[in-house]
Amino acid sequence: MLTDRQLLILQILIDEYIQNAEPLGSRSISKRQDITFSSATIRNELADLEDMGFIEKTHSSSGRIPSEKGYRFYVDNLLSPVQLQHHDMAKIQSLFHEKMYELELLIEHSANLLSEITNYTSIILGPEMYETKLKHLQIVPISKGTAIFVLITDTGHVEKYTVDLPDEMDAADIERTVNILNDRLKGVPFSHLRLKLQQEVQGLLRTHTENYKQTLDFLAQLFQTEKSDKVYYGGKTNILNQPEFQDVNKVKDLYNAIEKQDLVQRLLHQDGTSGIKVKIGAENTIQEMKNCSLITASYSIGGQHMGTLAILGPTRMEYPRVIGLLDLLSKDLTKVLTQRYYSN
Amino acid sequence: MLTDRQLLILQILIDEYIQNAEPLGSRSISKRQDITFSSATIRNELADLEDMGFIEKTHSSSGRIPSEKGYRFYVDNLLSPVQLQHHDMAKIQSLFHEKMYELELLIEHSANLLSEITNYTSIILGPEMYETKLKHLQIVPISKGTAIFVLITDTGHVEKYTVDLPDEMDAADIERTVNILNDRLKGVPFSHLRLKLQQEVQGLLRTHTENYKQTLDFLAQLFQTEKSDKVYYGGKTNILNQPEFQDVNKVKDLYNAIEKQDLVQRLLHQDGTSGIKVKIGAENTIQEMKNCSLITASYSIGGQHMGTLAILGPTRMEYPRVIGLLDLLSKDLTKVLTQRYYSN
DNA sequence: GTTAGCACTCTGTCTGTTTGAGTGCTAATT
DNA sequence: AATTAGCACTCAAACAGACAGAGTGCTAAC
Repeated sequence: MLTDRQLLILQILIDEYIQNAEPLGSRSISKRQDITFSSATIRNELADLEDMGFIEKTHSSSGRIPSEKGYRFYVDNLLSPVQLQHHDMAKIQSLFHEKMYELELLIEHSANLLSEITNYTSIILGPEMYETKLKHLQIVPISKGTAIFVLITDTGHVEKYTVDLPDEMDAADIERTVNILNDRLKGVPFSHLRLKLQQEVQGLLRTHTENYKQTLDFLAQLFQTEKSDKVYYGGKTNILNQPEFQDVNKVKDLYNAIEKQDLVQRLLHQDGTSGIKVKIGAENTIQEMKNCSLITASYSIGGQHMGTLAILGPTRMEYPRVIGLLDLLSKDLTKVLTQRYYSN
Repeated sequence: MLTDRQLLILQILIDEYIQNAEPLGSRSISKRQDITFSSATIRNELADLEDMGFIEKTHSSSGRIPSEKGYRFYVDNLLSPVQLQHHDMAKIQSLFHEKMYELELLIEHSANLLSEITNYTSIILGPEMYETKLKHLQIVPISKGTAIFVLITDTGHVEKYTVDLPDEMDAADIERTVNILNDRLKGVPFSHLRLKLQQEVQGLLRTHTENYKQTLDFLAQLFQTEKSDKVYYGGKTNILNQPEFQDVNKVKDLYNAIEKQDLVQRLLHQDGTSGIKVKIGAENTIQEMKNCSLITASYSIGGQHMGTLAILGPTRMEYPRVIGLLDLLSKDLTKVLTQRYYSN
């Protein structure tokens, strides 16, 4: 479809525009060393590329900038994988070499690292509890009618719910219940908890507790709430460095959008579980992101999808670098997590 | 020091400037219905007020705006307490009437409410764990060499630490240790945990556990970390609505400053434990806040300081309204929390 | 097919002008 | 003695015109 020369010109134009955020004219292109033909020729080519919809003008006599279609083509066909800088590699290494106990902390640091290296905003979703296994469970009454229900997973995650405690349940009942639950549910993945509860625990409770009915109601309450995955952000203020976000109102709209966690959760969820996905401009379903691109990669533990890494930046984003980075980090993260939480 | 007329003029000037964010001239002031004298007279008074440092010009022939000294005087002497709007009162009421289990959630909602009512940014510090009492404690090994240490307080707060687990400690040791700790430390305020540990628990451990020395080392580890109070934010993007923050760079500096949690913690901590404090412009120790005012109020449980509510806005802030609101909310919060966590 | 040349377009900047809101000062008025 | 009217003056903001510069598209020559 496109001639080699058109490909070259398109590549140069997008590369340069990503660097400088300024429309590029035929003359500037012709001045480059890797260009042997004149600006007039380039003008003709640019006109053709514009006809095909890959580039556009900001006004009738301006230079050209890439269109969304242009970026799409660039990402799909022109991407030259770029080697990460040494010091960035080093940062990633040191992230994993620190003795980082908490999974949450590791994720949080990853978010910060991503934004630091890219100078864009990072968003990380997860880790999902769905396939993690219950390690221990506790019910602690803290006042009349109220108790804290604590679940601890094999990934070291602690999940907490405040729940109603029926008047009829006394300390002995609670203890018995907790013991039965721990006995029967330890090692069970979160996704199977409810099933297991029905199959095995109900019967035991009937025979061992005083107030069978209340206890059962109580338990139903415990396991009904579905906590949504946590969202971690890094470098939110990096958005303000971009020339396309010098207008405070645009910033405000975008901030308000990305702070709606449920929206972001859905957005990062929908891209499935493998590979790197790039959403350019209007490809994003969220209105306020129409001037942004979102690049996502997923990480997992032992083949089980755990969450999503994402970078949010202007459509004029350094795609090669970001894609390379996300690819590397998601794989490293998967490796480290699998090693840590899957082997034993 | 100031004549009644000067007081009146200063009050009008600041009130109007807070409303409109525009320099006020003698003619606009003279046009008001509560003003009986001419613009020339006002000009003279304005000149005097300027000489005294309460107001200033933006350029040689502009109207006047309040200086920081002017705001200070206004806050200290001219503040007419303002009645909150009915619908705002209603919002506060409904905040407390919801069946809000989690203390953290209540605080989070309070932050959102504050920013919603004021249209400024809210910051809430706390609640402090210092005087809350231990309700239950658990050690859960999750992999070789690592365990989760969970503390539950009487306010329903769950605190989690990931800790090294000595090889020598086996399940029986852990269970004995946990039982001893729960037995001896239940009901003890966090501030006394370490002392109590030394006084009572050490001896018991020596007689009841296999690997006394390792266990002790382990425990020392558990109780050494001091978690700092959590910081809750509400309405961060409200800053972008203010005309004084239309410049993206100013916004960036401010955002970067308020996202440094340790800084903010110190800032909100230092204002002591009672009453409402107003910091205007350069009175804030943080450079980036020199165009902002910070109003703080503290909340407590049963007389024990728990945390701080704060509103951050431009120096041109609606002081009367914000002060009234903070006063009300901090008292209500104190009342509700005391009732919920102190009575039993 | 490529390129030189040229007329044309649009933005951004600079300059000068005007308008309006404000001031300070002085002299007249109450 | 305090107040006010009047006036010269100042500055910012808005506007208009001129101009330079970077770009385009098109035509004709190479």
